[in-house]
Amino acid sequence: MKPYRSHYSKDVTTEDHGKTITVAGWVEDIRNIGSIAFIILRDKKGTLQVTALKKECLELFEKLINIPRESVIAVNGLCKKSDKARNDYEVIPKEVEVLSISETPLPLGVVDKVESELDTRLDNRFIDLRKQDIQAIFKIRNKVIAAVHEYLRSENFFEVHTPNIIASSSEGGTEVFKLKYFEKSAFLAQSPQLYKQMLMATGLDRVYEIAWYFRAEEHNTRRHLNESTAVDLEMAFINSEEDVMKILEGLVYSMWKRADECNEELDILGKKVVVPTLPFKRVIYDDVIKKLNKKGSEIKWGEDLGSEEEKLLGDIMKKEGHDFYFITKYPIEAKPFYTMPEKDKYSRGFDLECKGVEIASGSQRIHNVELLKKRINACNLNSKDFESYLKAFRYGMPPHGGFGFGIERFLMELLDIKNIRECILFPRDRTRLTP
RNA sequence: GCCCCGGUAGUGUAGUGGCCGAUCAUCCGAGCCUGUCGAGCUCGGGACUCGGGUUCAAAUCCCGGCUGGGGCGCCA
Repeated sequence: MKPYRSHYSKDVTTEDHGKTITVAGWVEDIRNIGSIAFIILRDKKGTLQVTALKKECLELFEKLINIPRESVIAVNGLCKKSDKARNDYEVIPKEVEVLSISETPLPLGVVDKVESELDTRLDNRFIDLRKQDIQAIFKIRNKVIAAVHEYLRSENFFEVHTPNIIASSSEGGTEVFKLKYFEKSAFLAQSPQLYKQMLMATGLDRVYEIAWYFRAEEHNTRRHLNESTAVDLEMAFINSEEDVMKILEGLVYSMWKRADECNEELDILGKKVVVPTLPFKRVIYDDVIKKLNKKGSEIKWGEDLGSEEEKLLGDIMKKEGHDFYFITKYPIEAKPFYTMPEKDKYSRGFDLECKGVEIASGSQRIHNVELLKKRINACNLNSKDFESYLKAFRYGMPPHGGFGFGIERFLMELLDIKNIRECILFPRDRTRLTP
């Protein structure tokens, strides 16, 4: 039988009725009624029905009803109009080729009437991903990432790929994975931060990367991964962090908007997307502390927000009509060394929050090498570890800034998903290293 | 790193000391059935995380291992 597929399930039109077609996919279910059997075949776009009659061809009938579920088959047959079948047609088989027989029982049911636990599902992720609702998450992810490329390219950003194996130690703030690099030791990059900044010294001006973050923190929560992805961006010749925030909110808006256009996937998930309105509210850190103290929080000036404070602030802002808001003008001590200070104790760092969860974090950066060294030392880091990075600041570095925007965190908020592991194909967490 | 909780057929569960040679559903297998689409019906199959201990008696209580989940910190 060649080729294995002339049509996907959902691509058959009324024009194909009465014609011979070839379909291929996974056997989702077999309903054998006795002299007639219905085989539900699943492909990338949906499901279709193959209807086999015992009296038409006993051999073909027996072959079909004895195929284990989730086997892969190709069926050549008549595309017959039917108002009793899904998609208004059914395939009356002439020829059936079994391409792969599934073992039984399945480690995880695709359409069983019992739910499985996340751990079982992740152990058998390739089967889990056969479910249309699980696929819908990644179909939306795919479309939203396409929107990222379109938006940023339209804003004259240049896509780059920076190393994940790096020599210099941490930027600070998190644990990093250590690994052997021949006779040297190396680390997995916690983010492309230092590299995208170095690229600001090249004249490329605006760069972005769909980046991997590797974090060696031993956290065990629903919203942390040890390997995650982000939209990481850096732009030169900015006047202030406000220029960066404008790009970020434009990006977030176009991602939400694109997600809202994924009607089929959203229907499958039973979710609605609320596209935010621009511009997002800006709240300065000082006001955030005042708001929180007013509501009874004990947080003191200078402290970073804990998850409890973030949630409380989310509620306060919700009441004021804001799902999305920037927290700006953070105290310099709450931000990493490369953040541009402002006045004596503030910084040009900001976070973007969505309903009480931090989804992006950015700032104007320091572009003066002496100030940068001072800040590295003030953060108890050794400027010797950053020599190749600092070198890029010595021969002409324009003012610049950028942000990192976590893709899985974004999907959690977008689709109201409770566990971040649902948002990445093969999650790496504290204990999971396979598959 | 700190703290809390769990582990019963392939999957998901009921079972808090004897009524458990373990419940129900799903699943798998055999059979019946010409319009199923959560198909239906009959029959059958399959499990107490591991190692110690307490007890006349342990799935159930205690200790340890393994393993999973969640919270905090940190962050995306």
